[in-house]
Amino acid sequence: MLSFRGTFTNKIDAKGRISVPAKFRAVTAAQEFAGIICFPSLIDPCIEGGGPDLEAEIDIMLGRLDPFSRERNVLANLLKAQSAELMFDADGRVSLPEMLTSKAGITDQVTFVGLGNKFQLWEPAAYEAYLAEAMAEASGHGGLLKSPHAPPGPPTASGGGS
Amino acid sequence: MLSFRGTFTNKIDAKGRISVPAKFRAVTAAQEFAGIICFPSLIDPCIEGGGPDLEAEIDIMLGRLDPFSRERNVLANLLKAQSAELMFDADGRVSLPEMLTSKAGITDQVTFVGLGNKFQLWEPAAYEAYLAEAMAEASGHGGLLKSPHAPPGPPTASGGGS
DNA sequence: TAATGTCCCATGGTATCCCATGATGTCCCG
DNA sequence: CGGGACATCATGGGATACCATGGGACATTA
Repeated sequence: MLSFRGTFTNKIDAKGRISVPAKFRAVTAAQEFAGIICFPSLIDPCIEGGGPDLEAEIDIMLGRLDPFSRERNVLANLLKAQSAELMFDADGRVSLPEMLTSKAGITDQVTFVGLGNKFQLWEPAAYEAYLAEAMAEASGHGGLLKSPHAPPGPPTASGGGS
Repeated sequence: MLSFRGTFTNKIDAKGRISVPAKFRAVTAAQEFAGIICFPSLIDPCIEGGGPDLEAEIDIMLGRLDPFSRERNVLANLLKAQSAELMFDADGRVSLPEMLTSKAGITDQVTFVGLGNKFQLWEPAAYEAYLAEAMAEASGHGGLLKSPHAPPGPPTASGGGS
């Protein structure tokens, strides 16, 4: 399946418009949608987005939570209330709401980061810093990349988060 | 299955194009794909690449992680955001993004190194140095290659990372 | 009426496509 | 076994299409 891939940095013009990379437009177009869906990242200081397929994944995950639980309300506030459906203009551009750009520190440039089923929108300098951090961290997560062909081995004592 | 084999050094022309060795093109062609998928190596100063089969392995590994977890975002940033799907032109050439060549120190020549299910792209001189080192090291790792016909034994404590 | 947002068109830069050429390797025939 | 014809392949250059970006015109709204 077509997925978001690569990193592209584009400019926001005087009218607040920005070109969505053509490669990304092709992904949502394949999902029969001439736009993108954006919301604040749950964990990173950036915007996340995707197409209808991502939205469907989110709905499934939210649906697993109790309808009146606090957790569900909190997540829905971020993923639904703060989200925006941004349709492409004739030239493949969108206007990012100030509500989203402010959380990511975005002013006049945006770095589109493809992550497969979704993508992220970063302020370029912030992303550069994040990427460097991610590369350093990768050695710690390397254990997560086990061969699909390897026999089940003892779980690595990576401990990890929580 | 057809696999990447051999070593080939080709030139990058003035437009940044480079011919993918015909033997390598045949491998991805057998996977019904007229291109290659490249990303920075996680461990070596080079670019790695392969066909859809390799991509599928990566997707499986990423798919095991929760969609909004930090681990997934970090790894996707390395394996997806920095990757590129490079389609062959009519003559079997691709254009390597500057993002990839810079990490590998590649300027005007590239050494394609077949590694079976994937391949690597090196700056020629860097590869020469790496090869000498690898050959010396390989004799020590020979013991890691267990017979496919041997009964499953306890994993050797060969002490990986850290 | 002024401000805002959308639509449409123009432009420069980049990447892609297409064709030409020379070299190398392979196959066939003598 | 040797030589020549052919096919394959890597490389170079010109033409074309695509894409990101800027600006003007029009509709909408307060």
